[in-house]
Amino acid sequence: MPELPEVETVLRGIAPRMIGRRLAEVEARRPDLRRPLPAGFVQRLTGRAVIAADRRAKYLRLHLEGGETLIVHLGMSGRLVIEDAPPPVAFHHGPSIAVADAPHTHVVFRLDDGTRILFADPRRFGLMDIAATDDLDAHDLFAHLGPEPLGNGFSGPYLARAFEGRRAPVKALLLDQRVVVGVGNIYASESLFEAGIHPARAAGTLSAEDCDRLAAAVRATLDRAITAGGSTLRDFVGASGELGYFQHSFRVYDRADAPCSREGCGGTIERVVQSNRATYFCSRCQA
DNA sequence: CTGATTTCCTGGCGGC
DNA sequence: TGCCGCCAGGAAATCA
Repeated sequence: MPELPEVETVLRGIAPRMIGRRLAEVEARRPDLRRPLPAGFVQRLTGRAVIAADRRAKYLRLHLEGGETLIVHLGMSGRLVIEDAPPPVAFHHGPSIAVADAPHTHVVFRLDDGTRILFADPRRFGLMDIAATDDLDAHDLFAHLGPEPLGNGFSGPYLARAFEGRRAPVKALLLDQRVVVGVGNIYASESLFEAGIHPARAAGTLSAEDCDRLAAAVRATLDRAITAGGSTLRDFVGASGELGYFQHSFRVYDRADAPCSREGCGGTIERVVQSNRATYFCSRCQA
């Protein structure tokens, strides 16, 4: 479920806590997530300082001293839990109370200030990898990705080119990370609703104007979600923060049979399945 | 090449 | 109450 806005929010949550800090201890509680952890995972990370952090598509990247980058993907159920350092002994009264780690915690980083960052992922669709920082674009995970939807490479004309001659439903192509990254099942439905485009339209039949509206809608939808994520961050980070899921209100996603939210529409949100994925839309608003 | 389908994994929930 | 089956979904693999 983490799509670009959620991953961006997680990045903004962990970056100030991790940049400039050293990974004092790294614990891998199992050898694999969706795929095996890279060879020497613990040894290659332990003792390294985090010098920068960014996001590409739905991947978090922690750039480490020594020229390597830790790549983290949350899959659909992955979370990062920030756990503050325990208080100094002088302020500690009574017996310590052991608090269990979040369920399904697979990897734990302890920073040199005592903060712990827990990676928990029940469904284990997440992944971690380590790659040379100076050649990340060539890495398998990044080499075939399309443009960032919030960057300069994404626009109506770009979409028009990408859609040209394609007969697949436009919704399917929005989910294709080679076309544009970061859009998942939720924001694909939301963006198409905002643009007034039917999800089943063959992508190649979209006009230039359709593509302009869709590009703008994708951008606006993701921007709004990032803004919402930012306010969520302010609410709960600072204490113990659990990053990965957020409560958003969606206009069509998971609202089957609910009235369309567009003023004066009076239609009903429909749910259909496209290539085994639920799609939500309003047939009055989207043609 | 394109597009559709399957696979991975586990918690949660509907239905009986 | 209990259990079975299905659904959720990112991305890659596989199939037609």
